[in-house]
Amino acid sequence: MHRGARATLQDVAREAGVSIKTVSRVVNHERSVSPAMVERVVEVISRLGYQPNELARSLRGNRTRTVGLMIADVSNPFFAECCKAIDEVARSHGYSVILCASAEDAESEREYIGLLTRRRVDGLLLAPAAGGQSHRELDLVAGPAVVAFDRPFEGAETDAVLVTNRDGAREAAEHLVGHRHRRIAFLGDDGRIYTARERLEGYREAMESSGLEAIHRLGTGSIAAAEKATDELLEMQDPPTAFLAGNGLITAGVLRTLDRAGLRVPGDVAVVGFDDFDLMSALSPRLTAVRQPTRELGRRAAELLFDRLEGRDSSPPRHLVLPTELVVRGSCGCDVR
Amino acid sequence: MHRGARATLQDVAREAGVSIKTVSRVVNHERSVSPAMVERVVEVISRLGYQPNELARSLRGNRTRTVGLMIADVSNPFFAECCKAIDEVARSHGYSVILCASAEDAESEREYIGLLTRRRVDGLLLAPAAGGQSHRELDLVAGPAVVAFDRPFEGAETDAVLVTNRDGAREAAEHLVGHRHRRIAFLGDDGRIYTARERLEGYREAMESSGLEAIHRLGTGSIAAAEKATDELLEMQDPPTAFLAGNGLITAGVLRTLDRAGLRVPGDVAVVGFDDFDLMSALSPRLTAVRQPTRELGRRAAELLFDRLEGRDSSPPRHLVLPTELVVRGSCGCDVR
DNA sequence: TTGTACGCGTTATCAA
DNA sequence: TTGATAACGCGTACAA
Repeated sequence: MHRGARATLQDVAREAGVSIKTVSRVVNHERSVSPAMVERVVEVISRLGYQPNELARSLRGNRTRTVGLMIADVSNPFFAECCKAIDEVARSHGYSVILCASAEDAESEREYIGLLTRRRVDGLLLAPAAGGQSHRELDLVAGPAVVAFDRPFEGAETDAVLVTNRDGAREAAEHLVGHRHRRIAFLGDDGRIYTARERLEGYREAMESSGLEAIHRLGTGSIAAAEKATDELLEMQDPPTAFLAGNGLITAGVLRTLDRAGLRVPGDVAVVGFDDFDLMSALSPRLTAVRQPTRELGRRAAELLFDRLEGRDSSPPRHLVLPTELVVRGSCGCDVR
Repeated sequence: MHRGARATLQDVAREAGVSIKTVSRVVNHERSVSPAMVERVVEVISRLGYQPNELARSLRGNRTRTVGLMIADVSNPFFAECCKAIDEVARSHGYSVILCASAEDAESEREYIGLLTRRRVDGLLLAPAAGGQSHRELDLVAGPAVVAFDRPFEGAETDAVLVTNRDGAREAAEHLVGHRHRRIAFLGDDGRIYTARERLEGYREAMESSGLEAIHRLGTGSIAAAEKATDELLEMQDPPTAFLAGNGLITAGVLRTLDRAGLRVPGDVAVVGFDDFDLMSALSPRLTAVRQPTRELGRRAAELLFDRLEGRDSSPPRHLVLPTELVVRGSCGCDVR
C-alpha cells in the first residue's frame, strides 16, 4: 500500500513505445486503433496498473460526473432513505455523490454550497436548510444545476420535488377527530422549516373545520425536545387525548414520554405520526402514520436532475408533488390486525 | 442559474490588470502582497464571483482533500450513524466525503474502489463487503490510505476499527441463560460477514459452556429473511424460548414475527438484540440489546485515517477494538423500569 | 491508423 | 513585491 506515484498516460506510452494519444485512444475505446496495438497497450496498462486520472479528465472536459447531496443529517432515517435512492440513480448514470450534512444550519449550508461549487459538481440535490434563502441567490450564479427535494428552494427558481404535507397532516388530524378526540395536539419541527409549517397548516385546517381548539408546539424537532413538549402538554389543565407528531423523531419523543407517564397507546392516548419506517413497524404500539414516498422522493429528484444534466429536459423549473398516504394501524385507536 | 462560464484566475488577472500569479497569491493569502494590491484584487474577485477550481488545484497539488466512504447501505441505521460520525471528522479536517454503497456485493465494491482510485481520493474508509478479499490486494496498489471499520480488511494489512463482537454476543447469550432459558436461538447475518461469524462464535461459546444446544440460522440479514427464519424456528418440535438477534434488522424481523404469532415479549419469549437505536428505544417491548459504540467507531476510524494522511502516524497498521455493552431493558425478561 | 501541439485552471520556480 | 513560464494528466483538433 504505497501512496502516490501512479502511472500516467505518459508512462504507459513510453513503456509501450507509442504516443500518448494512442494510449488515450485505447483507454477510451476509440475505434481507430489496430487490434495489435490495443493488445500491446492493454498489456502495459495492466502491468503498470494504470488508472485514468479523473481529475485531469474533469478539468479538461469541464464536467466532473459528480453531484452534491445536501441534507440535514444522514442519521435521520428519512434523509437516509432519500440518500439511498439518490445514490442508486446517480450510480446508474455513472455519477458519484459528495455528501454534505448541513445540520439544518444555513451558514453550514452556505459553506458547503461554496465547497461543492469549487469542486465543480455538475449538479446539486438538496433539502434546503431552514432560513437559508438569503444567501442562495448570490451563491449559485453560474453554479451547478439544482434540484430541491423535501422542501422548495427559497431564494431562486429551481426544480423541486415535494410531498403533500398539508393534505397528509389534515387527513391525519381528521382521522383523530373521527375517533371523537376533541383535544388533539400537534408537535412540529422548527417553524422555519417548510414541511413543519405546511404540516401545521394542515392540522390547523382540520381543527378549524371541526371547530376544535388548535393546540400546537413547534421547535420540537429532536427526540429530547419532543419529550419536553409532550411533558408540558400533559400537564395542561385539560391535556390532549391525542397527539399528531410532525416527524419520526418527534413520534419517538412523544411515545417515550407517554410510556414514561404510564399512559397506554391507544388505550389512554392516541398517537399518529408523520413518517413510517420499517424498523418502527416491528414494534408496538403499531404506529398509525402519514407515510411519505421517501424512496420515490429521492428517485424523482435525482432523475429530474439527470434529465437536466443530460439535456433531456430544458423546460422551466417545475415543482413535482408526490402524494402521502395515511397508513392506519393501531396507535390511532383503530382496531386493525 | 446559468451553467458553465465561471471566472478563472485569468479573468480576474485581466480585469485587475495584474498577473495571474498575483491573483493566486491573494487567493491563497500569501504574505508577499502589498495591501493595496490585495484590496484591488479582492474587489475584482468578488465582483466576478470568482471561485477557485478545486479540480485544477488537486491536479496540481496531487491531493484532492477527498476521502471515499464505502458502506453496504446508508439506510441501515448502523451505517448511517457511522457515516455521520465520519462526515463530521472529515469536515473538521477540510475534507469532502464521496459516499459509496456496495450493497454488500464484492463486485460493486471492486468497481467503487476503482472509481475512487480514479478520482484520486486521498483516503478510503470502508466496511469491507462480504467475500471481497480476493480482489483487494490487487486493486489498492499505490492507492489511497485505507482504514477499515466494523470489519477487518481481508486481503491486505490495513488499519481497522472493530468492536468486541464475540464478547458482546457471548454476554448476551449468557444473560439469557441466566434467565433459565434452555432453548436459545441465534439469528445472524450472512456467514461471509466477519461480524456475523464473530457473533455466532460468541453465542456458540456461551451455549457450549452452559451445555446447551446451539440453534442458529445465518443468512437472515434482512427483515424479511429474519421473519422467515423465525417462523421456521417457531415450528420446531421444541421451539426456542429466547432469541438472540444478530443485528438491528434481524431484531425487527424477529419481533414482528413473534407479534404476528401472538407471542408476548418477554412474557412468552425473550429477545435480545444487537445494535441499539434511538428510534427503537421509544417503543415496546423495550429492547435489551448489545450496544455498539457506533459513533465512536466512525469517529476513531476517521481520526486514524487523518492521522495517517496528515503524517502524525506512520506506525504499522493496527487494529483498534472498542467495547460493546449489554443494555438491559425489558425484552430479556428483566424487570427494569 | 498514429502522432503533435495546445489548452483546461492551478501552483511552483525563478527571474525581474 | 510582482510576473513570465513550466508543469500537473488528460482530451481535442489537426496533421501525417
